[in-house]
Amino acid sequence: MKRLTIKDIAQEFSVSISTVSKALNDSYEISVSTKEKIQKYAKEQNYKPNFNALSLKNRQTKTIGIIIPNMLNYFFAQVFNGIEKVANDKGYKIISCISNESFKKEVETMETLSNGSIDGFILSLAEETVLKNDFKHFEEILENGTPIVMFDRVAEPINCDKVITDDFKGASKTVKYLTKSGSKNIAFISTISNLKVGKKRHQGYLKGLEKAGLPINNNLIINIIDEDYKNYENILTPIFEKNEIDAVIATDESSAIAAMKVAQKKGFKIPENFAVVCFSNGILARHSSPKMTTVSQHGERMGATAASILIDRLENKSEEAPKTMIIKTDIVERNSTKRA
Amino acid sequence: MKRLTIKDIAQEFSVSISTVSKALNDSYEISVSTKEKIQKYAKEQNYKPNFNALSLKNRQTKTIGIIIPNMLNYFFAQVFNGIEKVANDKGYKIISCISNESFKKEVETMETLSNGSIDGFILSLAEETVLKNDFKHFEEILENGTPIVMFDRVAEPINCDKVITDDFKGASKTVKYLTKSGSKNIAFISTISNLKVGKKRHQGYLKGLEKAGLPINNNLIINIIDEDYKNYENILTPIFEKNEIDAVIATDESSAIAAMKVAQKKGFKIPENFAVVCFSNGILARHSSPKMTTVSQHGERMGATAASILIDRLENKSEEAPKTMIIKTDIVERNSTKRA
DNA sequence: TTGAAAGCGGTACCAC
DNA sequence: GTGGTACCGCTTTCAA
Repeated sequence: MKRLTIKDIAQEFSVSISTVSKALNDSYEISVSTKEKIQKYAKEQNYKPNFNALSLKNRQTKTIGIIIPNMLNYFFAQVFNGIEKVANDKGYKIISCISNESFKKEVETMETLSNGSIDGFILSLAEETVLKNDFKHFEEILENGTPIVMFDRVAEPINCDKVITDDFKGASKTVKYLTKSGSKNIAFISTISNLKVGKKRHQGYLKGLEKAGLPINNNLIINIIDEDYKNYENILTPIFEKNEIDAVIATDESSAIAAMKVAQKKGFKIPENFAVVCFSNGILARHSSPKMTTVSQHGERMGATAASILIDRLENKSEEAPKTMIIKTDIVERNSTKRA
Repeated sequence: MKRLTIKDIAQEFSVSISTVSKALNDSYEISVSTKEKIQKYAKEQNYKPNFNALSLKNRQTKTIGIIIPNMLNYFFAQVFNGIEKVANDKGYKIISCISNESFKKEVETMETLSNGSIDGFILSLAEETVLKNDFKHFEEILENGTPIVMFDRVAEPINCDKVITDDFKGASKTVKYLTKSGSKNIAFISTISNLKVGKKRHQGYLKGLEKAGLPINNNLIINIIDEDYKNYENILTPIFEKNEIDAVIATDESSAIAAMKVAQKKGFKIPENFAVVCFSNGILARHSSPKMTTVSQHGERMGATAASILIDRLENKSEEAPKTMIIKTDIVERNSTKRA
């Protein structure tokens, strides 16, 4: 029942605990015979050094705290996966919390975790935090000497490592991609206009139009605040009635699917005379009909990158300046767009 | 930089560390004035007791180890969410690992975590573990005094708490539901015939037919081994050609969507003359066209239940016999079936 | 009302 | 080659 300790082993062989400790760590100071018998016994009895004792002694826990806004979001699940893989490879454990887009939960989590539970944080801002623009908690943690790596939704003014997607470029190159196959009236649907990420995509869209020499039509820029995707179709229908639209770029999968349905109801054929592309992580896009062309965000890669950066910083205590890694997006062609 | 300790505070006020400790814990032994000044100072300086020291002392970490086969599976993400909520409410942290369906990873994770990192486990078996039928690692952990709660994919012979869905009943009542609205030739598509869960659903399906007085047609029982859902349509097409089918029950969303597509290509109208129901957690089902009727598994509820059971066991060290909780499924009617 | 000291489970320095 | 001991940060018993 009670776990075996170094002390128990010492007793077993009538040696001191320091001998046991050294034997288990294969120290040159200890005779081969002693080492062998002690190691053998430890193995048999399934001895494991106590984690908390080690962490206390070493002042490091080999664990990373992760704060994710919403685990039901496939993108974040992918990032989580990426982090987990790298962390696991490098012998780190993961303590995870879901902020549920709540500022309060995010702050509290960081509070409770920064008591020696973890060596560093990887996180993406809760939506509330973005809106409040209140980043004091990050500063405090950093001052405390605990490194933070932010991904996707990052706090620009905070001086820490960051991993982001090239949303701007992703959007502008999508416009280019669409124009190549003949689209002229490209609408932009955003459900995240309040997030930086959403703004970047919006700007990229505008830039793309400019480059393509297409006019900007504000009626085709559709910001949906309502989070309830059940309403997307109702919101889009009148807009599609009143305007001439032959393509859509959406910031997320749900609104893109809604757009497809509305277009189809209006009699458009996808991709023949109507194209749809969305920023996405794949899950819904791969199952819609037709399957959607997406601007893929490489969630796993982002996670893996974030973990590498954090662990690097943790292990080479070197005081390198914080860096921002940009993970590029790729257009994954499926059946909601014509091949050029 | 270095974190404030009780010792520092003691120095600050020229008192002993025990005085500080007691003051912070609001002990009656300490004078009100001392307590006040110490508590005030601690708050100002943002003092937090060291987690590892506490865990070492108390022999408990207030953290739960979670092992999830695959985080990209929406169901598991939901369960995770449920666990997280309850754990958070009760002041527990979560260390999570993804077994990635690998036996080895599952075993290793349990090894590394059972060194005092966590107080108990919540897990769902990796597919490999199910196939190998090798549960020694669970037994060892339990013998060690670390409680385990298994959910969804559980190891029956292991004597621990479990939370499962009523898959058998879920399947049989789905058959009933379909027959009510006129279906006669109900196919059963399984992509998880190797898992207990899949077998239960299969049996439930058979039972449902029996109860409804429908014959069993082995051609309509379709076990798909290939995990690549891109092939589902190809696999199903010939079967749909050769057999008379007017309804499908699928064990998962992807194969159900494939079935819908194949049926639609064959000219069926869903739900008018073809019905589809799948076991699901909702994400794809809510976005397919038509939206799918599902047998919902209540992932969050399962997670919450598992967490409650574990924490209960952790806190009332009472040696109650392990129990198995069955979370019932519900049929969520959408547009892939006719209302009765 | 306060403080000394042991102990939680290890590691590591120093003596022998 | 082996053992003693201090220490990591905190709680708790016992003594003052």
